[in-house]
Amino acid sequence: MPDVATIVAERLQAAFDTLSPGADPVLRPSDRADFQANGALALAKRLGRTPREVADEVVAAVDLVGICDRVEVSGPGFVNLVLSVRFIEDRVRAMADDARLALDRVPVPQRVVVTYSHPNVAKEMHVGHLRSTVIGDSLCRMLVHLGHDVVRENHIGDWGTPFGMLIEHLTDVGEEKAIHELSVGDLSGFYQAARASFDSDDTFKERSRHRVVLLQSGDPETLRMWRVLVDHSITYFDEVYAKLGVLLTDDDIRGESFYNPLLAKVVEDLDALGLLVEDDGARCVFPPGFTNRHGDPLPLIVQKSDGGFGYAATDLACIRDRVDRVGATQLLYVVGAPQAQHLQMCFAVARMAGWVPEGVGVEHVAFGSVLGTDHRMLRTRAGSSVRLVDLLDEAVERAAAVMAERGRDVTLLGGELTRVARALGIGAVKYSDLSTDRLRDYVFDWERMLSFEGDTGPYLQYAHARICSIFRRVEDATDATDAIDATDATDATRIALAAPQERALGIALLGYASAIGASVGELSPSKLCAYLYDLATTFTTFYEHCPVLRAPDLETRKSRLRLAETTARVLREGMGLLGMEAPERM
RNA sequence: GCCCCCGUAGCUCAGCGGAUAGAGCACCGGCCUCCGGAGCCGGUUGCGCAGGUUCGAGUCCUGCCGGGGGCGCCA
Repeated sequence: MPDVATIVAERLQAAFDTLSPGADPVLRPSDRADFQANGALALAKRLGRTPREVADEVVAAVDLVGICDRVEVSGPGFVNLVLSVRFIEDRVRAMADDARLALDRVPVPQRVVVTYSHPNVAKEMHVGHLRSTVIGDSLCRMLVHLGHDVVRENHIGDWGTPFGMLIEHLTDVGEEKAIHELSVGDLSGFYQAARASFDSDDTFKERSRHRVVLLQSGDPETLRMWRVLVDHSITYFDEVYAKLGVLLTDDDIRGESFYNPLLAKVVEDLDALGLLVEDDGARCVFPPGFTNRHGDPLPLIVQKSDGGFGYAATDLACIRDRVDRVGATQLLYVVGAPQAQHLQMCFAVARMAGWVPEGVGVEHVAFGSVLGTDHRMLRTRAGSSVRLVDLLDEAVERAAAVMAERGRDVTLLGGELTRVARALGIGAVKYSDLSTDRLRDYVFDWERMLSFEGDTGPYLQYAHARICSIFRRVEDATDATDAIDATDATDATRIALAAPQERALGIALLGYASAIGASVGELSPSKLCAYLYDLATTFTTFYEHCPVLRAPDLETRKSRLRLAETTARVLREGMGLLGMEAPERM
């Protein structure tokens, strides 16, 4: 079912075509009508006529019978459009009747590979991994919901020179102790200890270097120990993912080691294509358009002078493999903004090599840093990076404290209280991350994100829970005057949008599809956040002015229950697409 | 030095080339015996600077200022 904006746009397009084929109607939401079409102004200039004249002709030509009540020219040549209430009612009704809330699947699904999270083996997950994980996960959920074929990829750092020292450290402390350290999640301790030995002990350093060679050459015992490190780290990652509530599973892991066997061929083929240049002993590709500090061409180093492969080689192998073997038609890299240049160079080289054909999209879904309230990179008091688990645990603790403040700890039973605190805390963290435009750095502020007031996760969850409470009242009604049949909410009545607040809510509901469309189109969950917040506040206004259970007559009550129910469904589904839970009580 | 991102109200953020630049928080004044105050009404303050393109610029272009990041063998 096409959404309202699309329908109106099509009709306007037809009208504009009669004046000048292909002219853009420039349809926009308006604060003085439901929509406004601004296209007449630009078109008038091209036709050498006055904007009002052109706008008048558009109004005369456009067919919006049954869709708009008023179509009129205003100001210098804007066409203001006011939807007919009956039309809104019908569309809302159709939405309410539809299991998918009138959200169409895409006609041509893409196979989208989404690369996100990518923690490093034997290293702590920290706030830096938060945004990638949360944003990537939400994008996956939305893409899946629209019917795309999504392949999640967790490109963990499980290969390379650090593993020499990590494995040697493993042999030093003994496997049993090492496994214990890794399993209690003291990854940073393990890594730092290895690092310390490496920096201070030349013998250890030499052993580490030798160990890297053994690892690269496939020595079975070395590989076995490597596997120990990787497996226990993955177990730890899974714990974090479980706390965070994301879709990633072990099946999604495609570590750097996975691409290792493909690296030689990457270099070989680049060479065969004549793209490889040897520079200072390193084998590089110089994609056009990239320069260094002296204005000289910037190399993408695929093979280092010591013969080892650079990470560019892995990234190229990955792109190639995803396209060739996985059949990706779109690749999304949810990676921090600082890596923009590196990724652009990889993409450019992959295109040069013909590994990314026309029609296959490769995109860097970049994001800014997480800042503390002091506007500096978020760090602990001691100055180290914040462990992700600590941050998540604190979120849940703080949410529980907020619940206690509100006295909910006496209303909800222990188990439910715990579940709600988790949903609230994690939801608050996710929402504060997702609701800011990706590219901006954003300020991490506990007070703000956990507030029930303003543009926060808890606000949305609370809005949803309160709507649910209306329906609990419906079911529990014992008072004869208050009693409403439970089927009232879902039986087939007309939706009536008589009050302005009802009409506004109807319009807001109908904006769901285009909000999802914008969010996916721009790969920005923040668009969906903004929509859901607007829907929640619009519902609040409606709820304030339009009694639901105490509506004046049965038809109105049914209609309003239907509106409430549909709002709750959109909120629930929308939060779900952001990776947030929507408890029915809190 | 070069490249990228960011600069909108006291604070956190929206603004897809179009009408008087919007929210939330905070602050001030009033209101509500309301289905769980996610309350309601009103008020105060803003596009870093300077040019340019355009009928029209917060939005596009150029330069500058300020903040962050990146710039060949770490990933």
